Amino acid sequence: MSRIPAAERRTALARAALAVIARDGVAAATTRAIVAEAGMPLASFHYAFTSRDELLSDVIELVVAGEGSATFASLLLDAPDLRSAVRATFAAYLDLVRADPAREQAMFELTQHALRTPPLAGLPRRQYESYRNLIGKLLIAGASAHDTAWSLPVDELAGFVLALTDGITLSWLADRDDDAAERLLELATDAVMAHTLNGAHA
Amino acid sequence: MSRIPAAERRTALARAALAVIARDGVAAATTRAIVAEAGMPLASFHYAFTSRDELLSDVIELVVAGEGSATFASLLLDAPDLRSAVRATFAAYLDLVRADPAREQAMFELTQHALRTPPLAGLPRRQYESYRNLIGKLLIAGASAHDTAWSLPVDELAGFVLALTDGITLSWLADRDDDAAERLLELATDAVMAHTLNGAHA
DNA sequence: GTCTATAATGAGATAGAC
DNA sequence: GTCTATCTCATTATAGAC
Repeated sequence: MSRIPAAERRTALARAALAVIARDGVAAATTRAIVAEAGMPLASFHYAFTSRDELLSDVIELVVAGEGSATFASLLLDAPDLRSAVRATFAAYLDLVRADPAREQAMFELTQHALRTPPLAGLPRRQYESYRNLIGKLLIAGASAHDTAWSLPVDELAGFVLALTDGITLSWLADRDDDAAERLLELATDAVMAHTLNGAHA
Repeated sequence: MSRIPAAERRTALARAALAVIARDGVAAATTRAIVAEAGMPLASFHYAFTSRDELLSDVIELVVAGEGSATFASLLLDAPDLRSAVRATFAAYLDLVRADPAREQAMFELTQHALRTPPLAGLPRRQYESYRNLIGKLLIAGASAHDTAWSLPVDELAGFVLALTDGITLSWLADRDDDAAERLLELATDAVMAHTLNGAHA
């Protein structure tokens, strides 16, 4: 580990922390667990960061920057119509949750830890803005790919889609009920499609 | 504190724990903080419970049993029509979140802590069932108060309302944007009202 | 600059006096 | 039955040898 610039150590540790958090949760992301994941000695931690919360701040930045945020775009283009595209995108997200529930739960835990920690309390706002931006781009791409437009501002609809996504995710995490999630996904699709310009059948 | 039956100690401690959790979060609910809140000596804790997780299980039971779950019913009856009733109920819930954000966040934290703790991992299912039951009752009361019916099973609609509620709550907790929450609330109302039997204008 | 060794704190749990 | 005093452990953070 000799001679690694401090900046690289910081990102390496932040990435390692995200891996630990995604696997075992925020509470399990102790400095020991993080340096073990990164293959570094314990003291390297405080060489790169002054505190654990400073590191968690970087972890949220990583999430905000879209580390691992997915490639749903193809779904929007392959679908025969906008409704199918919307449904397929919700379904793809749900599949992601089912494939790695701990990771999705970890995103909630990060937000909530930040909200409880005064120096980090401002970060969730940016985290959610980042989510909305991603969703907004998908909404615009989807509509234009199927010659439709949305009947309300995309930012507003993106916020609604984000709320639906969070709600469906929490529901599945608590219940692990695939059928119920499938029905929620259908209702969410209807709710979104109610806001196309050409009515609900575009 | 002399001569208090063990069962009463358990509920007193669980209530105290819920108070601490609602105020400061799950992570802050140490055995010391809990007994301080309850005005008991530390040893009383392990006299009543074998472990901290056993207590947290009781805390979730308390939440499931509807401790503090509110009295929205009047809103449904006072409103001039079903749409207003639905909107007013969402709005009342949002007011509750804004009045005590820490408490609402604590409910999420409890769920997530339980999901991460194998012996407690089954509790969130019951917690969410309890939420859906409450919402289902409100939906039935609302529809019958305004001579309408829902066009899909009430349980399914209740799950959808719960997802919307969770999503709006998380959104507001992250952003603290009252106007955005207001718009979400309006969209959520539309989405629910799309599932009345007599069309969307009942 | 880097890491071993350790300090300082606060946690959950318990032994044993009353 | 109840509670004081203590144990053991894991944590964050740091001092100081290389």
